[in-house]
Amino acid sequence: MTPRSARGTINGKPDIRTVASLARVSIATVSRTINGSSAVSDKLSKRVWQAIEQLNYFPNTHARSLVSGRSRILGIIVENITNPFFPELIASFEEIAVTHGFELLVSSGNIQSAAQIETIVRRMLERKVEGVAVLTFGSEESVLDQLVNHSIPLVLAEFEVNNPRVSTILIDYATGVREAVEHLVKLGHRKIAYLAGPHTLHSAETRLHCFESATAVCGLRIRREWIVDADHTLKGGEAGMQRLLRLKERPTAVICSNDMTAIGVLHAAHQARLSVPEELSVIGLDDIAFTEFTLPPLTTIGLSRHDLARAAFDALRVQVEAMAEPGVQPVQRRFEVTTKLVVRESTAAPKA
Amino acid sequence: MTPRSARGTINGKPDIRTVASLARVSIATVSRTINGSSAVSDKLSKRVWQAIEQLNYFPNTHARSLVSGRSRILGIIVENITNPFFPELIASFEEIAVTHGFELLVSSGNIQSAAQIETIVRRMLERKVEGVAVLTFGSEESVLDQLVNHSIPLVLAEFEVNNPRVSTILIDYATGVREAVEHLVKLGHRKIAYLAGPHTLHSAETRLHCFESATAVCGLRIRREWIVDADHTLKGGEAGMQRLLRLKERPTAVICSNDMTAIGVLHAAHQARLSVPEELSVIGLDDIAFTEFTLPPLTTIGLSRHDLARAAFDALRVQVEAMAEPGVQPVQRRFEVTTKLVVRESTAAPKA
DNA sequence: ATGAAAGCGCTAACAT
DNA sequence: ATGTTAGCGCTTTCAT
Repeated sequence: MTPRSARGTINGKPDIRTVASLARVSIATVSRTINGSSAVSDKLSKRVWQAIEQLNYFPNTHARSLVSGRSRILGIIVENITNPFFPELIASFEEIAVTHGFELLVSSGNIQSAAQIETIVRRMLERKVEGVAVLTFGSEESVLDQLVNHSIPLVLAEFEVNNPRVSTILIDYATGVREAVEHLVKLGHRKIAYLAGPHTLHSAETRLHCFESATAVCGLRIRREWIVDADHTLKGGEAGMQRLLRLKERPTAVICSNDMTAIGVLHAAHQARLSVPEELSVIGLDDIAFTEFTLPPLTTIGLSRHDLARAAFDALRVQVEAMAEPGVQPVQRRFEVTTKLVVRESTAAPKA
Repeated sequence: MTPRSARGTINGKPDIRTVASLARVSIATVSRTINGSSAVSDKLSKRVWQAIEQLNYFPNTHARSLVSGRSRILGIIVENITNPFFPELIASFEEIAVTHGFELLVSSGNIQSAAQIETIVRRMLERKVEGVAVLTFGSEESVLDQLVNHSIPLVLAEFEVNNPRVSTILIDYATGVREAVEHLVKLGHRKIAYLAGPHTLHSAETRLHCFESATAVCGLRIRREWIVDADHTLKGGEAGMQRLLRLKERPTAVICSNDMTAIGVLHAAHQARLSVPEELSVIGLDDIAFTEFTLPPLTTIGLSRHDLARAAFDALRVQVEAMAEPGVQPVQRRFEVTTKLVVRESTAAPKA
């Protein structure tokens, strides 16, 4: 009964018809003006924008997604939000995505069971994400299949897949790790331990390999018992260091697979009344904000979350745009992010 | 040209019609079965679920939102994702929301300018969130107006608004802060300093007031210069402590408005070669994971993110459900979350 | 209890 | 360059 044009002005929110009638054009013209999809004369375009402003109108994204098939939502899956590296990564990604008109669907929970992965994939599929950044650094293979089957573009860290829709971000740990080892060697260390991350993480495995080759290049002999498993958590670092402490032949320095581990190490060293860096040098990896405030401030291998977020977004954008154009073929791409040593106060020459 | 029933089976994904025809029912029956909105006979219901399973069908949320006007998306706005308190809060909220079938729209960026607030509100409005948890602990007044004008249910921490759609979570800082002050007094401290948070945060103001009344109750005389401004960051805590260090009459203990501040204090004390807790006792607030791993482990006032997330979700759910029922009036509610002292090793009796 | 049909707000194909 | 119109996939009256 109520005429179309009355809606929005009287009760509810303005819709595209409200704008059209106020601007005295068709709804198609309004749509075209907003999307810039096809030329609209300056005169009408101006009237439309004016009406939009006046009504404080904005399009209904659900209607838009429904008809266009494009949601303008990007998914991001991170490993463990408890590690400050990830919140910062999310914040960066969010900022970049939002400025480019995308919304984010974040999955930040700890992924452990297959059921959880199922839930995450389901969430992404239901909301029709246009692409997903999988920044779990490994252990995500099962996520992939389903997403890939739905031809959703993906970008992965540290893991290459032979699929044109799946891009990869390669992190050059080698540089930072080599700098770290050289730094220690230059200080006079020859007995360097390594606290590894979970073997399920590609990133952790790569970091370990980089350590092994860097020490080999420097001609160091690394005892097997100096390479101990940890799990990228504070407690894991503490436990790992305690194991090192029980060794007869102790290392004089320890490089950790991430900063959380290194902070755990600092804690264990303190409990064992081992002073850092006089009696033990410690190096972390990631350069999270806390490392400036540990006691002593932590020497660490920096990895920029902003660069990583940027690479992830760019990778997805290329793919998402390729999906939109009917002719364009998807192109798998590789992005690189580098690392570099940040020297603070947790490293010094070993005691004679 | 292609018949309806061929879609989904041949090329694209299954839609409600694919399910309907496979189950030999109408699409209305499929919809009713899925939503449990109206009685469907066991026989048909079973056929429908079978078809759904077989096709691996799930409804298109955009279509659903468009017609029902309900998006099943909840917004959450946090203050500063750099403080580990907030990621943990988000993760808790996400877990709860997802298990109840809601999706999350997270705004985690640092809020500073009015333009940023505008962007956040716009994002929420565009995606048609059904409710928003504003966990910025203050400085959010400008967010409110717009959201409230659109009659979107809100839940705020630490701030009451006279609007039936806006619920509040009250945090009982008094208990934890009193315990902290009593703990120090019992150890023999009488000169207690306080590093405050930003005055723009309601939470910070409340925390400060709790400190003032707790010390008053204990009969302590707190010098004005012992109450110094900080900003809830690591650097702010460090700077605040440095100011305290310059005082002629130094405090023997310091309570901080949050853990980040306290970690900054630990750092400043260490640089000044002041040992904690022998020469200075330090207490934080929040009980973030890192506090177990500071040197020394930090005594702090615990505030459960899980309880907070739970309260926020429950508050929103009540409101969201009230919005759905046409008859039900919105009811403003108040939720309470408590705090309590966690004693670790950063507090001890003052030196004689 | 079930089905037919209208229409949510928008985009895109088609017509002019 | 602009308008008309047919759906996008679903929920929800309204019939039966």
